[in-house]
Amino acid sequence: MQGEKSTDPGPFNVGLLLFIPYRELEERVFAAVQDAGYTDTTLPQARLFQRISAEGSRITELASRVYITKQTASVLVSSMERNGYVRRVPDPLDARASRVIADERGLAAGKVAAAEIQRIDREWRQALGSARYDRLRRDLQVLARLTNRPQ
Amino acid sequence: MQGEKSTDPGPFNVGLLLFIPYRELEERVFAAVQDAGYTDTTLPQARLFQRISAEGSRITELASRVYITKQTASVLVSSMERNGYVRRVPDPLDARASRVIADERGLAAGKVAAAEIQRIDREWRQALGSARYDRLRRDLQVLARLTNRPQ
DNA sequence: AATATTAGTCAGTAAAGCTGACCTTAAAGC
DNA sequence: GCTTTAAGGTCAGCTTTACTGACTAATATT
Repeated sequence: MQGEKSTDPGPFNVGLLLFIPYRELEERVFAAVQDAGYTDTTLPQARLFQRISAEGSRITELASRVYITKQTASVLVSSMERNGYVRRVPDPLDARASRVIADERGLAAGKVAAAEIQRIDREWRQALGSARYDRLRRDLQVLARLTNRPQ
Repeated sequence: MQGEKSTDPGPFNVGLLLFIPYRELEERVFAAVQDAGYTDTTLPQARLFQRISAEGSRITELASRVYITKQTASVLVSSMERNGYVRRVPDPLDARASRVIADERGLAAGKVAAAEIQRIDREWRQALGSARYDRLRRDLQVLARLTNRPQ
């Protein structure tokens, strides 16, 4: 037996370690939104929706953030548009482009989601301890910035 | 102005903070596998594949881990089976069930994936520092255990 | 002015993912 | 034991997601 280099990595690779809590949170938040009556939504739509910025976002921008093609993003936006979650407005600076902005129904559903995320946040903060949880978030931000993708 | 409770949470919620590095890793690993010649694979298949244990796993078990229905899991397994990545073997203990096990081609592709994950691991460890990276992994494991899902 | 790039849609197709119905075997209740 | 309930899995049918390729219109570049 030799001295261990570091901590036991456990059975999971980093990808899985990130995936498990991520997917659990997503599932809970989506369930909360559905339970609140927003049943005409889907997970892929929600994934895109949460990346829309306050000033409105471009289709291409959203596609890149969610790791899908712009064509797929366009379809998702159209569905959400039909259901009153978002709107397309012409971009004042670029006549080719349009900006996707959250509409009333979208904002309302977003509040439900935010509330559930806050609940989970509290749970996780309690489980890890406040300092450790904050550190975790900071470290994840560092990793997020490592990707050379616009965020 | 009041004293801050803790660190600036940044623009992203925890879900997003987990998603961004997760999805980036997944993308890189998948690209590596494709580049190595395993072009008859898809991301959903790969997500399921990596959850197959050495002794073989049940369809239902895999479905639960990946957050999909058993029907969908069955379809993914059938595709991978056709392409030689996995096999179904009857479960000796339960005549209803079968166990999915990795086949030759699957094991080979798995090695390519593992190598790429190791590369990313090194990068991330370097970016955060060894101690901090290990701590991150430990904390993620704690969160993973919080979900009351079989893992 | 010509050319290349970017934003986005349209069309077509394959894969993923769901619900519901069903069969078979195992477990639980009596 | 026998009956009932639950669990593992597939089949069928359908919608959504997601891709590639082709195209239009507008902006940038040279």
